[in-house]
Amino acid sequence: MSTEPDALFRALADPTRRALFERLVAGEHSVSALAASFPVSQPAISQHLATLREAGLVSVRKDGRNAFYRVDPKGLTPLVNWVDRYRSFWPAKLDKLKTVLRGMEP
Amino acid sequence: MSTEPDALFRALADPTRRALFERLVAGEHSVSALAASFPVSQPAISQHLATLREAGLVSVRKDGRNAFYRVDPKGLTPLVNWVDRYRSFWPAKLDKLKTVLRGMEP
DNA sequence: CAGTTCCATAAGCGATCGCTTATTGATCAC
DNA sequence: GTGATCAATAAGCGATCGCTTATGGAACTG
Repeated sequence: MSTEPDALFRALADPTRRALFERLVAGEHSVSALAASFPVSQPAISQHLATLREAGLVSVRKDGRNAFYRVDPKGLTPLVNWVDRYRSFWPAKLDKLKTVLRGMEP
Repeated sequence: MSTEPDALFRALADPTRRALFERLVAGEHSVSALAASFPVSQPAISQHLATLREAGLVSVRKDGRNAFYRVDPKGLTPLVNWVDRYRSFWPAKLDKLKTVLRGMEP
C-alpha cells in the first residue's frame, strides 16, 4: 500500500503529458484523435500515453485498430496521499477545500 | 493567481528533492546539515535546494555563513489546486480526507 | 486481393538532468 | 592577520528525456 509517487511525479512533470491527461479527463479518446489536436507526432503521443499508463494515470481499451485511452480513477491517489502528508503546510486552501467537500456531503 | 504547476512538478519529480522537502517539513536545516545526511555532495544539495526554491517549495534564511532552508507553506498550493481540478477522479480517498478535515473543524 | 489507416516500436539526435570536482566569496575562530 | 568552515557557482560528464523519421504489424475498405 506504500504510495509510489515516483513514476507519477515523473509522468506529470511534462506539460504535454499533463495536457494529454487533462484532455482525457473529458472522456476517452483514440490515439489519432489526440495526435490530431497536439502539435507533436503520433509516435510522440504514443510514447507519452505509454508513460501515463505505466504511471497508472490512464488505461487503454483496444477496439479493432483503434486504441482508446481514458483516465484511471485510481491513478491520482498516490499523489493525493503524498500531498496529504504535508496538509499542515497548505492551510490557505483548506477553507476552500472544506467548502467544496461540504457541498458534496449528503 | 494562475496555478503554475510546471516548475512544481519538475521539482518534485526527483526523489532526492522530495526527500529533502520531506526532511525540511520537520523544521529548518542548514545546507551542511542536509548534506551530511544525504548520500550526495554539498553542491548537489545546493543545486537541489535552488530548484526547490525556484519552484516556491522552500525559502532561505541566511545567518552568518549558514543558510537555513525551510518549507514555504504556500508552496504546495498550486499542486493542490491542480489535483483539485480532477477531484472527481479520486473518489476513493474522499472519505478519508473528509474525515481528516472534519477532525480539524471547530 | 491491394491499398489504407491505426498504433506501437526502433533508432537516433539535441537538450536537459543529476551528479561530480574545482573554485570562489563570505564568515567565523584563533 | 591566518586558517578553517559554509554555501553557491562553474565546468564537465554520463544518463535520461522528448522529439523526430522510419518501419512493421494488425485491422478496416474497396
